[in-house]
Amino acid sequence: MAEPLTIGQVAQRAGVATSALRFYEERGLIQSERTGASHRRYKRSVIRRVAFIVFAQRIGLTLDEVGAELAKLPENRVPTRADWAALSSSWTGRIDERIAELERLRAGLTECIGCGCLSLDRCALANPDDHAGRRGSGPRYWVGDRRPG
Amino acid sequence: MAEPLTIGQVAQRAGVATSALRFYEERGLIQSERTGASHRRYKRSVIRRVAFIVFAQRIGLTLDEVGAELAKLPENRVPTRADWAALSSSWTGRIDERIAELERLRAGLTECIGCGCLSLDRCALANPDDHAGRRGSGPRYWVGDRRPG
DNA sequence: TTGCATGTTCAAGTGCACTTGAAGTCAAGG
DNA sequence: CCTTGACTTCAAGTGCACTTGAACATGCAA
Repeated sequence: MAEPLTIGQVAQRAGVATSALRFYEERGLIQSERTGASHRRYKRSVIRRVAFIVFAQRIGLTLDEVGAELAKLPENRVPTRADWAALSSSWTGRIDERIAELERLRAGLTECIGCGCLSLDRCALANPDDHAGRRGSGPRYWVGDRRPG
Repeated sequence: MAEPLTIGQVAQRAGVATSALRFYEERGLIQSERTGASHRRYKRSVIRRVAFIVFAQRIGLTLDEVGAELAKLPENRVPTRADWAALSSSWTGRIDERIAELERLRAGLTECIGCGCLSLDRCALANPDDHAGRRGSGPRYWVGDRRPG
């Protein structure tokens, strides 16, 4: 079977820093074996996994959420195309939500900021059930957190 | 003219915490007058400003960027509807970009993760000129930061 | 007068996703 | 033998957007 990859090789191929890979491993998102000199060696399939992590973040998942998704993959074999497709299908909904939110923002932008409708509570743009737009910044969780009721 | 508002009132109407309002003031995003007891008093127009801040963040601007936008408003009068509209018109493009990115992600999700195309550098989904999807988390700036060239 | 809500300042803490720095190991090349 | 480069661990730092806590002042009602 194919040669395992060094951390540097994985970093380059996946487009992330080596420090990020170590961090992902610490968080349990990826795995490695070790050489006699305790250098990490990665299976080729780890690149796919890292790609998944990067994509998921781009969509707005936290690393915890990514971990939960990755946990759904089969343990004892390399995930197939179908396995990955099963995971990513659930994201489509998430992406759709975020797009819908952005479209609401765009539609209501001039009306809501430019007009007298300033109460975010009453404003339809600040809908509380949409968790998708969360930005990863501290205990504020997502802008407009507090419920209208 | 209308009574000025306390920090608590502004917080409730705008849907943000009082600590956030103090923070915004410190950052120069909003202003207040003080009573004899050095309590903050806000003009009503500040609510609109805070609403703008919240919206802008939801779209993906940092507070620095929001500040730059707010600086374009007239200094010596309460901004009109047209003033706000002028600001927000530039966002529409930004929202469009972000939506386009999400649509690319959605379209390429199964193909790119599920297939053998794992190099994010070569993958059209990881386009480097798109700054809109930035998430505010540390010196990573945005996922996929390093250029393909 | 007591007591509570609401306000003040300032420093420090929080959560996320990493990065950076220090100090060390190991293999190959000159 | 010495250097270079890639790797190792571990602790601490970074950037953003706030929040929290401590210690104090003020305003109003019972």
